[in-house]
Amino acid sequence: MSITESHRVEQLDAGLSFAATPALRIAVVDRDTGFGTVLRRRAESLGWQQRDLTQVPAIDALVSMRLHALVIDPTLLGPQWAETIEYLRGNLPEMAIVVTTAPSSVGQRVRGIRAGADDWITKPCHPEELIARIESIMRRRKPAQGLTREPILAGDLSIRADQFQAFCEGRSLDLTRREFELLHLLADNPGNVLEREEIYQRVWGFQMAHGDRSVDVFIRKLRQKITLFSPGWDYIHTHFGVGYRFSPELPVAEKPVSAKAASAKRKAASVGKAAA
Amino acid sequence: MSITESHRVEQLDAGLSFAATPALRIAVVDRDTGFGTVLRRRAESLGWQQRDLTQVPAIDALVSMRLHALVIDPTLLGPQWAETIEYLRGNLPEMAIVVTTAPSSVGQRVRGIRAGADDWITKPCHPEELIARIESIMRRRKPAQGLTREPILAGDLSIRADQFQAFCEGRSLDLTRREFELLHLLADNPGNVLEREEIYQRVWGFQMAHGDRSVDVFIRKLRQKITLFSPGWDYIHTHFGVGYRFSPELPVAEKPVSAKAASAKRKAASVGKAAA
DNA sequence: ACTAGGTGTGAACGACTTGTGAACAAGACC
DNA sequence: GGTCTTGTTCACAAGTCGTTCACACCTAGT
Repeated sequence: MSITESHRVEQLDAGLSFAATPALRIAVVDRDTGFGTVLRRRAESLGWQQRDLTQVPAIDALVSMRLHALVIDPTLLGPQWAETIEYLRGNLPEMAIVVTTAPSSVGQRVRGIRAGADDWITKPCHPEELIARIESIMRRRKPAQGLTREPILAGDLSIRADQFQAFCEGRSLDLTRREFELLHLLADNPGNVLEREEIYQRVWGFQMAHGDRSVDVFIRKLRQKITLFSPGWDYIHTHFGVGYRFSPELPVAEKPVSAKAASAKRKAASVGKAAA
Repeated sequence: MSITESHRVEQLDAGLSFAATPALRIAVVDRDTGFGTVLRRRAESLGWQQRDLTQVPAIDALVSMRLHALVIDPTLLGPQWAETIEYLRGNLPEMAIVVTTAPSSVGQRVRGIRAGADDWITKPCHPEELIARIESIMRRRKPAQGLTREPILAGDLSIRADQFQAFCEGRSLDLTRREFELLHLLADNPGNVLEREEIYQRVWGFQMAHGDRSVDVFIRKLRQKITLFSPGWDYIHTHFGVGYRFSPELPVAEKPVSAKAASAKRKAASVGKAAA
């Protein structure tokens, strides 16, 4: 029983730090601007940002909005509404999709939810309930979302999220935003192999299209810039058929041997470098 | 638009393998046994396990049920219903909580959802909608994979899903992706004999063609690489006419009874000779 | 034992993945 | 309107890996 007790305490603690929903960005797609207005009053008092739209934007535009939730009336989507929801869900798996409609049939609701909607609310609907339901969905979010805000030190590099930039011995690597986000993601999971799909998903924000080489190209740019400032280290390692792994290592000219030998060589190399 | 198209197709593919929600365990707490009965018919046809209860069990009992979702009517919880939900949510953060009630006020719904309910459905409610909503909640959970993400220790090996690689005393076995996935699948079901068909299905992702020997070939490659790093252990065992079984065993030099052991010995001897 | 079919093994081909440079498109800024 | 920066797409080269095939060997039932 004491175990259960300690359980509870921990859980509640975790719950509290979670419950304080941070400011969310939502968009309302509806013809009835009145509903958006009412909702906005409540949302903004919570510090949320709300955007009112009269149609669903293109995926790229949606991505750049970095929404947490989309509130949508499917009557605006035409007969292909379910496919549209499926499409949105596929490309923005992190974004909550809340459907609001006039009274609907069970079949419609099931179809919408199966297509990827997180909730289906019948209008008229109290804004407070809508907000509570969005919070409920957000609560389920995988916490893996955020990356460290702390500076990351790896090899000769320091990666600073607060600056959106990486430095080597105080000098900026002059990374672009995407380059930095890619490096930050990799460096935040040192030693782990990240698949291309996941990288794309987390840096670009949507599903990777088949044959897209963007990740490879940015890896090349990253390696180029990093090598320029910090040669003598291998930071990004390719895993054939899988993806990339970040892990600062001294390239062993001879052959991959035991970790002990590698570390010895590392010491030697760094000494040599210091001397030079 | 062609990009968007290929996008979509992939999504549907991914969606399919996703949509097949694995068997869930749910419990229904309600006075109206009729609702539970109707729901059970649908749930069991999906392979779900359902348990009908007339009151909320103690936390320990709930924990041991390992439920994915709890469907509950708050009128059974008395005046402290919201606190009870909060308590459940705190102690079982992974479990979905779905509230079903007769028509209720906005205030009640908001309170219930804020307390931790994942959804609030008004009765009467179609079982299909309830199921769809539970699936929607489950969709937000990450893993979705059938395999463990935790490192697996077996004999001298450690198999790490996060690295897509197996190690023996810290040294990488240098497995390719397929090799690793095969080993991972086997090692995740230690002691179980997996049929070729199933292996192919789960590693390659589609139906095995008649006469396909890929599984055999990869088993050989695996055994080769594993033996290289960890001789002295038998990890993968052949079951004639069936498939393979993973189970780290120390081959007993004594028992010459089994023909299998004999052939293994012969093999080892010939390898040794070749090396010498 | 004998045989039919299942399994182990090695090698070779071909398909796919990745690295790389450069052209192209889209915005930001002056 | 230009120019610069940034991100995307293309084409080609160089590797890597997966599949297939042939053949030897083993198993199980007759």
